[in-house]
Amino acid sequence: MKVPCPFTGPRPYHHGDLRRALLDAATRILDRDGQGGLSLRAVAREAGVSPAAPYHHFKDKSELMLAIAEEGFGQLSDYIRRTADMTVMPMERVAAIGLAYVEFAKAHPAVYRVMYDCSRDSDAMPDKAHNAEEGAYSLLKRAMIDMGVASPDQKTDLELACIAAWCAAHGLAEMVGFKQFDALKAEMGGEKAFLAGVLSHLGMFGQARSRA
Amino acid sequence: MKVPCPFTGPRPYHHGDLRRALLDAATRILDRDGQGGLSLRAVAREAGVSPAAPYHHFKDKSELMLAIAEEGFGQLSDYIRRTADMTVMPMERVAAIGLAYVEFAKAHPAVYRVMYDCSRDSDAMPDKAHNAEEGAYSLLKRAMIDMGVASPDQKTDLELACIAAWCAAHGLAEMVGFKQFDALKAEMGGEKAFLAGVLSHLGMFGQARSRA
DNA sequence: TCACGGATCTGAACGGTGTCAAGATGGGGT
DNA sequence: ACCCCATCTTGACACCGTTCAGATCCGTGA
Repeated sequence: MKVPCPFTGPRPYHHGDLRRALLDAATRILDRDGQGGLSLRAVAREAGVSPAAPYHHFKDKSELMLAIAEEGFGQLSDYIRRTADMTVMPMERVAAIGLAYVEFAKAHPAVYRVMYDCSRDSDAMPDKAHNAEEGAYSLLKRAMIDMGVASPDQKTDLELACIAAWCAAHGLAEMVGFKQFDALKAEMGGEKAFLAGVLSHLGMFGQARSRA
Repeated sequence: MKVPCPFTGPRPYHHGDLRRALLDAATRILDRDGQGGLSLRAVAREAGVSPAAPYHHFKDKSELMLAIAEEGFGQLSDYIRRTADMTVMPMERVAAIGLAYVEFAKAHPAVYRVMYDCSRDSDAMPDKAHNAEEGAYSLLKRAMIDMGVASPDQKTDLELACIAAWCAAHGLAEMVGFKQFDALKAEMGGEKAFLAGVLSHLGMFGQARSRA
């Protein structure tokens, strides 16, 4: 006798909660085999279910990826929030947010890639995912206001500054793993120092030098 | 009787120059159908040959993509060089390079994506592609030195500044097409103004405001 | 001049993928 | 208790990357 799922959402039928199991299997595959290994059939295999089973929970492969992205943005948002809460000085907080963003992407590279690929054509992005994305973004925005980079009345300029920061963080997150930088990292005595160095050249993140 | 290919490279046999034709077909497909439509079979179809024909010119699909990336970096390098030559003031030149980078990515989004995907694991990058990439990068580096962002003796700091600029440009290039920004773009009266605005918040590109 | 060797292309095949239609299954509301 | 329908399976189709045996055609050396 199975425990009836305590949520009122889609009830657990034969499997228990296949949707959940599929998402877990997918992230497991992403972390283990990278983005190349993520096939719908592989996810079904990993969850111990037939190749057609996922179609009762996701319209598409792309919808599965959307759900993964949604969860990813949620985790990113949480991680950034926790990091931001630990620092009180506004400038340090902005720098910490940038660092946390890059750290998250480095910790879950394949998931981050899926997140970005989905953001790309955000027409298909469901509200929940968009809100999670917006959550992380608004944390940055508040920190930027506190930092005094732009007054809240100059809405346009503030927005531009936040977008610039987001772009810089995204670019760094995707490129920090490049092997071309290995020599420089070694010379600087580690990736942390390298990261702080690059961030220090990116305007709004200038304070990242501290606490290497 | 066919005109014998005037180059001394791989001689034109049955087809003329299938390698060239395949690369052209591939870029045509990328520009038309995006990255999703790029299959080896589709490339062969577009070039009017059998699905197995490409294997006599590329070991792999990944090797085809590597060749595309190589050409892409070459074009990017050329475009940046032409742009850089048109401006004499160092600060304006750096800003112009950043703008040119983003414009190139926006003009050939799918090709740019392939370029990036290949750079990702640069172990497989052949020297030619790596040199082309290096070419564009060294143009930026020279402009940064002229701009006085870091003296050439402080090699490490100069390198960090260039990497920061490269990351920022990459991030902006990949995100500039996001639909989330459409409203802001409209409000600012066009994408050019939007781009200049974002760049102006990214330290080294600060001069991009001019010549909107 | 002409056969030969090897580079080039074709056709068919294998395993893998996304996706769909039809049938089996089993739990929850009546 | 029954039936309905959400859920899952089986099997199929088209497409993909890749390989291999064979056909084709070019430059070359006898």
